[in-house]
Amino acid sequence: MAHATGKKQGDPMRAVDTIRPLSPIQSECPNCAFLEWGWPANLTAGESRNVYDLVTHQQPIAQGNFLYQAGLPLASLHVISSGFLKTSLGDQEGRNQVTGFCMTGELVGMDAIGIGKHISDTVALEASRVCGMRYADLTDLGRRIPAMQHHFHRVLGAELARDQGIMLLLGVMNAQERVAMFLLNLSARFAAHGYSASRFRLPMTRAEIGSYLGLKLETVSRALSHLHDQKMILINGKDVELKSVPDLRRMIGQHGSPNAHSLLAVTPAL
Amino acid sequence: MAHATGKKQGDPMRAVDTIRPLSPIQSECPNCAFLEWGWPANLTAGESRNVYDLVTHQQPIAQGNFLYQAGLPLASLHVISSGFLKTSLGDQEGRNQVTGFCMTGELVGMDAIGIGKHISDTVALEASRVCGMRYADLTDLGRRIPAMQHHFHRVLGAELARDQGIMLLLGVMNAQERVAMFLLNLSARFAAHGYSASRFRLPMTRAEIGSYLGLKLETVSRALSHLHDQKMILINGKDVELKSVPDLRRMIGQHGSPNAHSLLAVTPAL
DNA sequence: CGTAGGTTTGAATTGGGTCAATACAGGTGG
DNA sequence: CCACCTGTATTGACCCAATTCAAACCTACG
Repeated sequence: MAHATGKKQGDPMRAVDTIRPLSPIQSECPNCAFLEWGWPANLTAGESRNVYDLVTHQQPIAQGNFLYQAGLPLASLHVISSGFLKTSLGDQEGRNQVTGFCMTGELVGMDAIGIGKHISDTVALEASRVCGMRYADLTDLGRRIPAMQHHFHRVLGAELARDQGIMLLLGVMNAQERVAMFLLNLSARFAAHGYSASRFRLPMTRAEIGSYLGLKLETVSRALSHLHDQKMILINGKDVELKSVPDLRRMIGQHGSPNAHSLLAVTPAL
Repeated sequence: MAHATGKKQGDPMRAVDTIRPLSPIQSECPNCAFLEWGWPANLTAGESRNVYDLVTHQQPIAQGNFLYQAGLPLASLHVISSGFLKTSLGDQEGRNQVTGFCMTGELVGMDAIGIGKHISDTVALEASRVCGMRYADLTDLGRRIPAMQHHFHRVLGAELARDQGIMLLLGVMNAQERVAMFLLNLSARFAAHGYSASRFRLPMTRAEIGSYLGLKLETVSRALSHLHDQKMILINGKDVELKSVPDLRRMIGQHGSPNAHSLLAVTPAL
């Protein structure tokens, strides 16, 4: 009853598995989803060079290990080059609320920008790798390249919009709608990074989904089973297949709200 | 059943009551809560001058009128110099979800930073006045004065933290805890702007509070009555007096979560 | 003074929570 | 290789907090 999310999360003190400085050539970050991150298109060659140089290190994170924890000072933002993480608030007596999931190609660490310290924990749900760039370098570069600054603000703003969408979800939707929304959101984000939009794996537990959606794990399980019975999805453990995206969307549209779709549009590819 | 928040909100097309350009001297914005907004302290005289010059216009907004509506392009951010506004999402077939309340001295309009268009509506709950500054000017100034840029990022980050706090509230708290949290949050913000922390007026309806907290108006009313019965508050219509802040805090601490207090700490004075 | 919107309060209903039992998958060690 | 064990998932039965429906009461304002 004590631990909500269970799972031995490695040694909390050993947040970083290995830090590997990059050679100049490596800083191009080949095969890294960082390249997919939507940088401003109209950069000069020299400016692009600067952007690549932002990445100071790569870092693998074993399943269950922290990328960072609440309270740590903001040093770097990270782009996930592979893997799947979750961010959560709380956790100081066994309680915690999941506030987001981050997949390959997405940016994490922005929770610290307000006060300069992280307010949430970020843990790898599976073996992952991230590319780190110093926050200070990012703002410096923004000052030199207005397009970069603008882009960075857009990313922050998109995160704001995402949170508002979740507030909407938590405020007005019932259990089934929340779960449907969750699946559609994941689907859009997987698609945005080149994976299948209709078949994917849920790397997190039902309890984590529930925490994120403001539901209990049993309710999540029931909602998934119900969607399965209605032929909208196929669910088998952590493997999902969306059978009818239109039906799922319709379900949200009804009670959800007119702009529920905006939650889906918002930062699918952040 | 159609309109959730009711109230005739003026003519939607007539969002702006009057736009009054500022004379140089007026741009100092005397008596304006804008001055209270937490600018970086270590600015030179010239830099301060630039900050004041950011404000391009003042603008009164009659009760029920819009400051801006969803879909409008981002032009300016506004500091509320007096009054009380609410922001809400949705509203396109009569539905809407309140996402925040803004009081004197706070900054509004950041919802548009992501995509360059406002995603929410902002309406005056009482006759208000705002000071506007162009978003472009703000970012330009940030480029010239690093401390300004840093400050602006902090403000954005604080907004992110605020939203996460609300996600927590909507995800894990029961009705009484939500209402208690709401009152404590308002109290902290009123205090931060020089008003009484223990006695204030709620300028919004029960329905709007409910929408914000993910509850029905009757539930809000009952929760307030219950807090009244428990001698934690005095409530009489829209007038509240907090009788025991410690008790209110304790109530949140129990089931809420260890870092629930962080929601109270977060951007009380934003 | 009358009306409309807002608030409070009561009674009935229900969606999701809680408790509990069972099933299942993956890893460990004999 | 199999038995075991632990964490996870599913499903059922019951319960409760919040919603829904409804009525009465305020209070602000034309």
